[in-house]
Amino acid sequence: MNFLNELNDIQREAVVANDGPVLVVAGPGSGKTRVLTYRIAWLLAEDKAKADEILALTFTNKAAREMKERIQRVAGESAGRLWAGTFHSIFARILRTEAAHIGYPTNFTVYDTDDTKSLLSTIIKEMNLPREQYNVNGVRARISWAKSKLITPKLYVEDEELRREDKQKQQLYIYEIYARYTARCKMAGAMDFDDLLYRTYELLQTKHPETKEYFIAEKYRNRFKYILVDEFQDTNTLQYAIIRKLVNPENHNIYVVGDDAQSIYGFRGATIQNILDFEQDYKPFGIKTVKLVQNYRSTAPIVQAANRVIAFNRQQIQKQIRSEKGEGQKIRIVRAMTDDEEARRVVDAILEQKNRDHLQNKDIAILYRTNAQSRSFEENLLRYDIKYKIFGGVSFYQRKEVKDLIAYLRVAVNPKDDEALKRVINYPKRGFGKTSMDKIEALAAAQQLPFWDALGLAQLGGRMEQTVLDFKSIFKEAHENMANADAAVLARSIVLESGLLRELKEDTTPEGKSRLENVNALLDGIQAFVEDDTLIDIETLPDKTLATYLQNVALMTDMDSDESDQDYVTLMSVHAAKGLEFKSVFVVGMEEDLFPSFMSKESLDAVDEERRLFYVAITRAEQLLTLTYANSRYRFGKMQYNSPSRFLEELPLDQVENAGQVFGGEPSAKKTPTGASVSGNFSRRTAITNTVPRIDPATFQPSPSDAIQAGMEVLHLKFGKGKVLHIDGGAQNRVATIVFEASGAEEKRIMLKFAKLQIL
DNA sequence: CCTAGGATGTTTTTT
DNA sequence: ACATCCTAGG
Repeated sequence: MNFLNELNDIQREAVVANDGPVLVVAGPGSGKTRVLTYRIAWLLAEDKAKADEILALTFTNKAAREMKERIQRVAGESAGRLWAGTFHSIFARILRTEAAHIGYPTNFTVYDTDDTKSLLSTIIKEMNLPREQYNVNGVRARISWAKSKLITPKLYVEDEELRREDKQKQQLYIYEIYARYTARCKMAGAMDFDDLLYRTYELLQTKHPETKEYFIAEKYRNRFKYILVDEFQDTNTLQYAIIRKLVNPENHNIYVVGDDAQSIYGFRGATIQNILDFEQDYKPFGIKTVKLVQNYRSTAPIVQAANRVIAFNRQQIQKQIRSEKGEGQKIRIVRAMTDDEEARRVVDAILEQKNRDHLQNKDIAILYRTNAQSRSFEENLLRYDIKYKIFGGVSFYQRKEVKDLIAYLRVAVNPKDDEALKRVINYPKRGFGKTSMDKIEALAAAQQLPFWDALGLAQLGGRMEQTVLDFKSIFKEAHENMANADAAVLARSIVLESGLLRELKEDTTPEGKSRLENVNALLDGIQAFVEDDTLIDIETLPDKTLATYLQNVALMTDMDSDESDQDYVTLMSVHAAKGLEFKSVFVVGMEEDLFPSFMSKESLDAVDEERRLFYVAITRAEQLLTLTYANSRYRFGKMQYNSPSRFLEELPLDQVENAGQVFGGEPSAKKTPTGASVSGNFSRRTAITNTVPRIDPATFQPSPSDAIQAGMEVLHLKFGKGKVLHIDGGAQNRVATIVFEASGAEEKRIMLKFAKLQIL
């Protein structure tokens, strides 16, 4: 195994650790991902497990994809069958298979945060509770927190302490809201993000009615010979509880990698306590702990600054990161008078770095605490014609028109999905006004029915009867062909029948055109989903139904777009930057009340978390680190004056280039911003690969897929010319392993059921 | 039943 | 500043 030579001694020790529980505490830039991927590659190479017996949990789809790609490179084709993905996506997949055991339909809907909030405010209204007292976000956070602590509605009511806390905050009836919310989700066949975790936990606790065994837990314990968890410091109590249930008690093959200093998801219930608990919980089973402290990413000033800053936190696992790279540029601090000037100075510095240090756009990142800060940078980068890409913020899938279409599709798949139904029932306008809706809502509430059912029963008066029928008929084709027709066909039928397309076409304003483009892009995306024949997972039945599409798309974020080889400056929140690295990093908005956030001021714990966030931010930099702040900035529509962040004062002065002095002199005259609003640069999401020859579809003649045999030379519409190495899988799900010339001898696994291949 | 205009709350971070 | 919610008036 020559790949072991690419590791240092400690990394190698971690990679080849014996069976049993392993904890890898890994500082930033210490090769954490490398250790994790090589561990998997090693398990495969040593034949300790087959790919589909390994479960690797990550926090983002992107991390999962990268991991798969890297393993593929080291270990070969089998990596495609790994169970690698986010907690949410892996569990959604398991839930889909097992839904019936906990009283959910296979095609359950995933409620996003907006759906959750909308349902909660409906409930709050129904209960006649004052809206100001029961603000939706607060209630949502509380319920989410309860779930992450494994507190069911039943336990919540019984817990007097919790009720006392709520009463103090004048929110005594949260327990009732929680109960109703849970019931309503279940009736709608819907799970929110937390449910994807909680219901999995529930599933693993389910006993067989006769044998009284935990048969589902057993099933997955037996399946997964090895479980690996990335970013373990960001797991919450619930996630850890699930992991513990999944770990096979015979071998305890649980391998977790994390860094307590980079725990930045406390607001989501993540707790460093998990790392400490892990050590305790698995001590009896011979836990092996490895600490990786050698930093291969950043120069000495950056590493020293990181060490110094994190030392201000009150508790942590002791470790000093050592720089491998040696001396480098000191850290630069830039002061600006306004937020706009801050942006201009950053852009100036970017131009300079591109010239002086020969950096490319993609070597550079601008990191901020809140997504709202991106705007001024966007405007200034635009002005200098520097390519950039904003991650996060309003994602493609959150745009109104996209959500509208998805809501239609959701109703098609699951008519009980009340939130989706409410969204589309009167868009485009078709006469469902307040009066009708009130009647339907009242009936639904009185008889505990989903909206869809109430819709047919409510007495709405003559004219509305037809309206209801017309509305329902939009989904007729979809409902009749749900099982056999593919997602793209159904989606197109719905777009036409619903009048959505007509509505969008009528709007000829630039924004309207962009909306239409986005809807078309989504349709293209569905088409691509249907046409994609590369094998993702053999374990789940590969199908092209709308239901499958929706479950994928519900967990998709904008972070996941993959255009890594294009040359753009990266703009993203610090949270989003975790795990990434750039030659030059600008951490902007270094001001009190912004970073650290004003929300964190109330508790020292929260400020510590902000500090860890800052630690994450600065350790993204390889060579150049610039920290900027503005004396004043627009926030909430008015000018705000902030003082420099306390974190700046915590830096080691000897590593700061311009310590003490105010950098930059006089603020320059305020230029008017371009004012040009950017209407979404959501390019069509198409092919996954970029460097492949386009085959002319006109001359392309796909052969019948059962004719494909090992050894054949074939042509693929997307990947070009390749050779079939071998074929496996059952008769129904034949999978060909093909090596394509264009993609650098990389092997791809193609599902022949969906494949478009031409025999040469 | 729909629209416009005003009031109101909201922004920390993500799956 | 922006989005959402509510109310009055068409």
